[in-house]
Amino acid sequence: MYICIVKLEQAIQSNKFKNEMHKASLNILYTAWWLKTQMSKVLKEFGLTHEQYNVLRILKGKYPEQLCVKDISCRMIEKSSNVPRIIDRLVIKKLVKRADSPTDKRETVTTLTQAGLAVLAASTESVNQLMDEMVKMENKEAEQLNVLLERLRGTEV
Amino acid sequence: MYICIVKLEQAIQSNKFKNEMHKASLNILYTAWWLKTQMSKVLKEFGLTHEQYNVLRILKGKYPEQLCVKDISCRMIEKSSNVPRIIDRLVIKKLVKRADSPTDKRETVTTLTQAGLAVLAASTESVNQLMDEMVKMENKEAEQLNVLLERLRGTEV
DNA sequence: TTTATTTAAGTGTATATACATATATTAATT
DNA sequence: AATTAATATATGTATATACACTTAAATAAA
Repeated sequence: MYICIVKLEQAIQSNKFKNEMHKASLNILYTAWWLKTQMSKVLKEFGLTHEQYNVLRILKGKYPEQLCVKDISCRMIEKSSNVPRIIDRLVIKKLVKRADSPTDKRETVTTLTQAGLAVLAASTESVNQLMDEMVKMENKEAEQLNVLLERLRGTEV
Repeated sequence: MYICIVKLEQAIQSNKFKNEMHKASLNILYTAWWLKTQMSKVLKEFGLTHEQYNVLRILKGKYPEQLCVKDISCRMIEKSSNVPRIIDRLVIKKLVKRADSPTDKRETVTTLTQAGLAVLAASTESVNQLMDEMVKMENKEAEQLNVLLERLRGTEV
C-alpha cells in the first residue's frame, strides 16, 4: 500500500500554468496516463494490452455479431489505423476468430471465441475491482466531471 | 470548419456504461486522446512530436540550467523510460545539446540550443492559439475540472 | 459497359510506450 | 580498502501510434 501522487504540481514538478484551462489540459493528459498505467498492470496478468482489451470489449458489445475492421475502429477510444494488427495478435492468442465477409469481399469480420469471452469476463472483473478500490468518487461528482469534459470538447473548430 | 464530435456516446458508438464513474474514465481517456491529436497536428508543422515538445518545455522551465535525464523524466506528463531516445532525436535536430555531467559521470546533462528556444517559442504560440480557438471554457469551469480530476486520483492504493 | 471514384483493409516507417535487462558509476556497508 | 547495494543511463524487444501509401473491391459516373 502506497500513497498515490495526488497533486498535478507534484506529479509533473511544475506549478507554472498559463491559466486554469492550461492546467486542466495537462491534468487531463496526466490523469489519462495514470488511469491507463493502473489498468495496464491488471491487464498484463491476463496477457492483454490496453488496446487489445478495448477491442475485446467492443466485440463483446455486439456479440455474437461479427464486426468488420472499420466498425471496431470507429468504436475505439483512441482511434487508430492499427486495428488490423491488433486483431492479428488476438487471433494468434485465439481470443478472436476472423473470416472473410460474405457480403463485401473487401471486409474481414471478427468475433470473440469462447476463450476470448472467458478472458474478457475475468479481466473485466479485475479491472472493475481495481477501479472501485482506486477511485473514490461520488456518483454526483462523476456526473459533473462528464458534463465538464463534454463542455471542454463541445465547440466548433 | 467542421463540427467536432461532442458526445462521448457518438465518439465511441456506445452508451453502455456501468455507471457515471465508468463513463467518466472513458471520457477522460477519450478527451486526452482528442487533445493530443489536435495538438499533434500543430506540432507536426514544426517537426515535433508531442513528447519531444514536452521535453523542450521542461528544459525551458529551467533554462539555462542543464537537466539530467532523470530530472526530465520525473517532469514528463506521461512518465517514460524512453527519455534518452527522445533526447537523441532532439540532438539530431540540433534543438538541444547534451554533455557529460561534471559532477556525476553517470549522468548526461541537456540544455536547449538557440534553435530549440526559437522552435519552442513559435510552436508554443501556435499551440496556445489552437487551445484558445478549440476550448471555450470559463475559468471557473476549468478550476472545477481541476478539482474533480485531483479528487479522482486522490486516494490510497 | 467501361471508366473513374470511393471505400475497406492492409503495409511500411518513424516514433513512442512498457518492461526487462545491462553497464558504469556512486554511495553505503563491512 | 574491499565488497555490496543503489543509482543513472542506455539498450533490446514487443506492442502501439501516426501517417503516408498500396491494393482490391464496391459504387458512381460517363
